[in-house]
Amino acid sequence: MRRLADRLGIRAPSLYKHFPHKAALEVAIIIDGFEEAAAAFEAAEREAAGDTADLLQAFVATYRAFARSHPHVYRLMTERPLPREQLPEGLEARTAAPLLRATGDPVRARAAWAFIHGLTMLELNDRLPADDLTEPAWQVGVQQFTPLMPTRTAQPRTAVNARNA
Amino acid sequence: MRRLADRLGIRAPSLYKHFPHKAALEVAIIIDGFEEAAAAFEAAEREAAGDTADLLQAFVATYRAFARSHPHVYRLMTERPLPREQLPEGLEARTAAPLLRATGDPVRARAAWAFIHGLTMLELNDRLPADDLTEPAWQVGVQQFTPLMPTRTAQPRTAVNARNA
DNA sequence: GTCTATAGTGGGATAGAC
DNA sequence: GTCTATCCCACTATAGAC
Repeated sequence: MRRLADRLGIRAPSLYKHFPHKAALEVAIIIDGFEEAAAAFEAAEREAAGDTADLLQAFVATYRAFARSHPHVYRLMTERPLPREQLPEGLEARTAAPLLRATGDPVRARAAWAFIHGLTMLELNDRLPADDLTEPAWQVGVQQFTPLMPTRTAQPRTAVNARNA
Repeated sequence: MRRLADRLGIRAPSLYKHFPHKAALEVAIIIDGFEEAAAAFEAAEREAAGDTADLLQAFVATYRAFARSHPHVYRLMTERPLPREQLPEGLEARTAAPLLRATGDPVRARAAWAFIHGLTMLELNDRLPADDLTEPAWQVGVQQFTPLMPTRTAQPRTAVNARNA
C-alpha cells in the first residue's frame, strides 16, 4: 500500500478513501488485468484470422507478453483463488474463450493453459536452468496442443460446445 | 521461524544455533525435498518397469502425490531460483532423470514438466474452477507427452542424448 | 544448545485535523 | 481527499545469561 501510494504521489492512508481495504484494491487490479488480457487475446485472434493452425501460436505469444509486461498483476490473477463473485459477469469466460477456440476443446484448453501457465511461472520465477531447452519446449507445447483438424470443422457448434464456450 | 521452532518444541532464536540464517535452513529443506522426490520417482519407475507406455502416467501420479503431501516444500523447490551451487552435485539431474526417460527427449521433458508443474500449482493454489475438466486434462496432458515409440528404441543412446541425460 | 529480552523492519489499518 | 500521527501485528535476527 505504501509503495503504491508513493507511485501515485499520495500517502498510504489516503488509499483508504478510495478502497475499503487492500483486498478490494486487488480485485480492481485483477479485473483490469482480465480486461486487458481478454482484449489482447481477441486482437491476436483477429490478426491470425483464418490461419487456424497458428491460432494457438499467436495466443501463446500474446499470453507470454502479457505475463512478462505485468508480472505482479499476472501473479494476482493466477496465484490465488479467483474472487469470482466480485468479477463482472462473463469476464473469466471471455478471457478463456480465445484459448478454447485455439485448442478446439475445453479439456485440451485446460491442459494447454496448465502448460502455458507452468512455463510462464517457471520463467517469471527464474527457476529454469540457463540452457537452450526452453524456447524449443514452448514450440513443442504449442505443437502438442494445436488441433490436427481446423477448429471450426473439427468442433461444430453443438449445444455442448456452445455451453462450454 | 517461530512456527518451526514451536513444532520442534524450542524457541525461535535457538534455531540460529543450528543454521546461520533462514536461507540456509531453507536450502536444507530443499535438498531433503529433492532427495525424497528423486527416490519416489525412481521407485515409481521401477514399479512401471517395462511398461514404457505407462512410465509417464506413473511419474505424474507420483509427482502429484509429492506436491500434495508437501505443498510448502514443493513451493520452496519451484517458486524461486534454485540455489544450485549449494545443492549436492548431480541431485537436480538425478531428480529430473525419470521424467527424461518417460518422455524420451529433453525438450519434451521440459514441456511436460511445465504442464505438470502448471496444473499442480493451479491445484495447490485452488485457482481452478470447480468443474470436472481437471482430471481429464491431466489425462490429456499425459497422453500428449507420452512418446509414441518405446523410449529405448526411439531414443538410442547417442552421444547427444547421453549428455542431455 | 537452550533461554529471555529486544532490536529493527515492514506491513495493514484507523483517528482525526484540514 | 488529502494529510500527520499512531496503533498493532508479524517477521528475522542479535545479545548475552545460563
